[in-house]
Amino acid sequence: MQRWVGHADLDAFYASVEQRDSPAYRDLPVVVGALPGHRGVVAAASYQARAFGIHSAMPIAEAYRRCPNAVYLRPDMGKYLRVSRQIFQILQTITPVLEPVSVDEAYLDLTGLERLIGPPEMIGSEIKRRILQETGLTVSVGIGPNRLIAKLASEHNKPDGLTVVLPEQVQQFLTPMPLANLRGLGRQTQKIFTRLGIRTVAQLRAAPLQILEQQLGRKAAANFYNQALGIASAEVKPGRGRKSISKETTFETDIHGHDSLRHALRELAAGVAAQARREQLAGAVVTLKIRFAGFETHTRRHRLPSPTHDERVILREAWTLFNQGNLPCKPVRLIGVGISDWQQVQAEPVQADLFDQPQRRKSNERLLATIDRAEARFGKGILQLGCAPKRDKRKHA
DNA sequence: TCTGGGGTCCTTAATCTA
DNA sequence: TCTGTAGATTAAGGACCC
Repeated sequence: MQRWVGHADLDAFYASVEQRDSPAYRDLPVVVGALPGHRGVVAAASYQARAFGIHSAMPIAEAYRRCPNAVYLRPDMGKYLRVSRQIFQILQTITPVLEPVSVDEAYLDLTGLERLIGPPEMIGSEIKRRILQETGLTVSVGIGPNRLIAKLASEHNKPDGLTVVLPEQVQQFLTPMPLANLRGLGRQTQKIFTRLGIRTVAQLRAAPLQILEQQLGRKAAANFYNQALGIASAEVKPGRGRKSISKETTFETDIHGHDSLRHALRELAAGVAAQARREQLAGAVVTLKIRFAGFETHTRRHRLPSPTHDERVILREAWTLFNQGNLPCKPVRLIGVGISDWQQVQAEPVQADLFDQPQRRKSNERLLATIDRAEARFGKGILQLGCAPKRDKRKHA
């Protein structure tokens, strides 16, 4: 049976929702993101704003220079999430095999739907009709034999597009494409390809794989080479859970004082913890992210003895990482904190004083790991701290 | 010149463990 | 019992995506 993968991508999602909800904005350039005069970038630009050359990730000051008369709005994530859920519910009625990629994008396994709905064009039209009718928003849909082709097809004709690429059309569809259309090919990789004199998909196909491997590494080379040939997975994975939760904030002006940093970190840790508790997740790794004046960015992480969603633990670890992370002494532009590495088993609470001495943290952790291993092998209560002979450390357990 | 926030995945180097 | 080492794990940073 021919496999069909669909990719549905809402057009200028945040901006379109705002235009839908405020008829006065409908024909105006709308920019959702930071407000002019503040630090930040464009999160979404309506097609009227794109006519001025404004696009997402552009610094807001640049967007303002290009179009001072645009409507500038802060994002309302709560609203976009509600609309997003509604759209995914509609898509669920078309196929249960649905993989959300972000709030405004999803892959759909359309294999076998031809008998129920009709040829791929008809399935795509049905998706577009339902979403427009029930939410008032337009979506671009791409359909092809795998994920890569579906994604490129949805980008092919935007906004409000529908593109179907049959298996026998894949090569013809890819050949004229600029290299930058390939997935995961950003500025840095583009530089490498330019150096090699490769500018189009057709040139990439003809390039010796060995040279690509030398320049990009084996994995990346194989990835781009396969993409150029249209080879990609057709698997749509519905149950992809998140792997981390993080919150970060950029200060309006770079800050110096430890008090303000700790205050910001406390709020961020509380946000991360609340989110984790809502999702019933506990992470064993705490990551601190810090960006200094000049955009110099560092991360520091630490594995906890047991997973947590407690803001006090997250804050304490993040603060320890900040103070002991051997970081430069410069004004801070951004600070962020996150947790990751979910673990099912919740360890028993450990006596607080054992961990409250940062200088002893490492040896304490080793000790606890040893205890865990010993208890796993011989049962709980096998150990009594302080009773082991001193001769050989490894025999303590 | 200006570059958010929330993510994922990959590479590399250091460290740990069998 | 000691030691060298291969493989696994961890940490940090980079690149990329929406």
